Amino acid sequence: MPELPEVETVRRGLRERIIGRVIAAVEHDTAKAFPNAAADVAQFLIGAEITDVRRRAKVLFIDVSSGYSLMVHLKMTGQLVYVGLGDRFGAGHPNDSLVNALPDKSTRVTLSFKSGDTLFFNDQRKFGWMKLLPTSEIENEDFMQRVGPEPLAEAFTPEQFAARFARRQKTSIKAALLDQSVVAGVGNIYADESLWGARIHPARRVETVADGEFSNLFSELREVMQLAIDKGGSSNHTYVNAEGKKGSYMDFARVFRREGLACPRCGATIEKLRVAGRGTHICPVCQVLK
DNA sequence: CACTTGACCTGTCCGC
DNA sequence: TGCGGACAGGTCAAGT
Repeated sequence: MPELPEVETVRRGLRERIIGRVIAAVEHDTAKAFPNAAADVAQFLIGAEITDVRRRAKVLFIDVSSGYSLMVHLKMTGQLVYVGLGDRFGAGHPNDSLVNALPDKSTRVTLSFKSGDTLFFNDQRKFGWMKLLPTSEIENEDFMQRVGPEPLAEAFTPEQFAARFARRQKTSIKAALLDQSVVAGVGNIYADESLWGARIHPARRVETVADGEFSNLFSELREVMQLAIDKGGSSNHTYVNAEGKKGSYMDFARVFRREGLACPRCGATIEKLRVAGRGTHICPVCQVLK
């Protein structure tokens, strides 16, 4: 899925365009995409106005005026694409081909607004979901109880960051970094990128990682996440932001999906291996397995 | 409890 | 061009 920077990019784009819109209709394909009862959707969503779009880790919350919120997880291939009335068939619109094609066979939920504009939830692999819940109960969700700190939170210190890994001593540093209860929002791209930055081999056991290395990893993670947000996230063939556009972080990636190319720091050839069940990219010279 | 692996899905790419 | 298998930016439910 989109990781933290991609979800944040979607949040920012949506915020600009859907706050104040009134929901007129909701359609969905299967109960898995949107499990709420039709009666609840009608009562709490239809006729409600969007009041805010928030993010925690990789999850979005779309708050509405009825006191309910839509909780959305895009997982691997989910997209939220907003299409304004004026976007369709617009000559020279940068995303003509996508916006004019929606809905398509990957469209799972369609929110229609009174204004005539539409928000599509597309998801090729169908791992993603959205569900309606009272805004006041968001904090009681299991996910919210378990999820770790936001890596970009100002008050988050390197010492606190290192302490979050205490529970995961015997596993690899990459597996721990991907654990949402340790730190929020890290996925496969930014795990590889930040470990490269800190010169830590992803397969290193957590217990072998020194305090100074945790400190480096913390600052690298924050830097890479901030850069990715600034660049609008990373794009493979399925990720797009709320306007259907792609992000450019991959132009700045140092190791991710760069196997066979030169390490930008030492020139050695980047390798791809498997760690924590995920494709993993390293510089074999900068990142030594101790 | 911590840890690993398979499952959830569809599409694409790569080798035969 | 067809077919099989591996793989894809995530997380759970199961196993040990």
